[in-house]
Amino acid sequence: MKNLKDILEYAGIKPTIERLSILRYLDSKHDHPTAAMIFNEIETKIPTISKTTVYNSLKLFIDNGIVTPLYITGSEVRYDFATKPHHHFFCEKCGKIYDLIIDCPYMKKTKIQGHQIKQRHGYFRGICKNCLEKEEKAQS
Amino acid sequence: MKNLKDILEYAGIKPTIERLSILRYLDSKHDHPTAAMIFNEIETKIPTISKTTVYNSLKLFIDNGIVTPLYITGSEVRYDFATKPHHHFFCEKCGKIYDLIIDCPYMKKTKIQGHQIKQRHGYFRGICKNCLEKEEKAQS
DNA sequence: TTATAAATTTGTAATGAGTTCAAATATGAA
DNA sequence: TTCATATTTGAACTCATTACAAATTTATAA
Ligand SMILES: [Mn+2]
Ligand SMILES: [Mn+2]
Ligand SMILES: [Zn+2]
Ligand SMILES: [Zn+2]
Repeated sequence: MKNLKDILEYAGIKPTIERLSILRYLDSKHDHPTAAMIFNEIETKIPTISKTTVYNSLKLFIDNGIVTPLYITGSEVRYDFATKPHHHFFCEKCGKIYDLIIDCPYMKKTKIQGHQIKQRHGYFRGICKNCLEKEEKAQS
Repeated sequence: MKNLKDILEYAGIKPTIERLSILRYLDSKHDHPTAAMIFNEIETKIPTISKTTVYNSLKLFIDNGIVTPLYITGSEVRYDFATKPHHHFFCEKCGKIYDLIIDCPYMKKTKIQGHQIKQRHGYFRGICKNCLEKEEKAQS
């Protein structure tokens, strides 16, 4: 399962140009874009694309476990082309979301205190390395 | 620092009836209500309360570290009268958010890969114990 | 091919949580 | 009381997301 077309077909999703384009964007950038960011980017290549199609496609991907929605910022959903679960760091200053590869003992659990677990989310919030360095420079 | 009035005063927040009422609700129920749920509840006691006051107060509490906003459901913010950081379990079926007291090694960290951490969030998503039992009964 | 059905995309309108803002009200000091 | 300041209120607004029906594309069968 190398290429994106295969991933969609394997999930029973017809790989239309729109859907492929959205998935390709998620795969290439691997930032954690909003629906608006995705729409704006795709629009430059497929000028007729509809915002609704972006939302429809993302929902389809999510329902099939291909994409994970991140509810971190509180203002809009960020989308992650997830291979395996991982932690995130959200910078309150620049809004960037970083992947954190840390091995947390609770990321494998499938049951906790009788509750059946389907998804695990761990994230931190603060000021990212980049923004910290900028602050330092500004003070010197 | 036992009672709610003291908590507010200690934070430099004037303990008005509205603010105290909101905090009292968060403290008594300890579910993780939405702003709408809080508004509806307070309204029965203070019929003149405004939705804006609820949002204003919650923002004030958040800015002073008295309350933590939870971005978990994706549709609305849930509010937690946080004493110490802890994990959560969100039930996709009934919408309930449970506290999970598990000791995760990453909940104490203040810096990761150069990023300065201000908040730590860990939560799981799935079907809660209660809803699982209901399902079982329905099948027998 | 042609006809027809099903799937997909599109655009517009609606939804709803949260915010803005200025007027009204309450509080507190002089 | 008078005046300034803090708080509350309600209406209007924003904006991400959803609903929905029409238009278009794609698949299937005759
Ligand atoms: Mn990620
Ligand atoms: Mn909690
Ligand atoms: Zn940053
Ligand atoms: Zn449940």
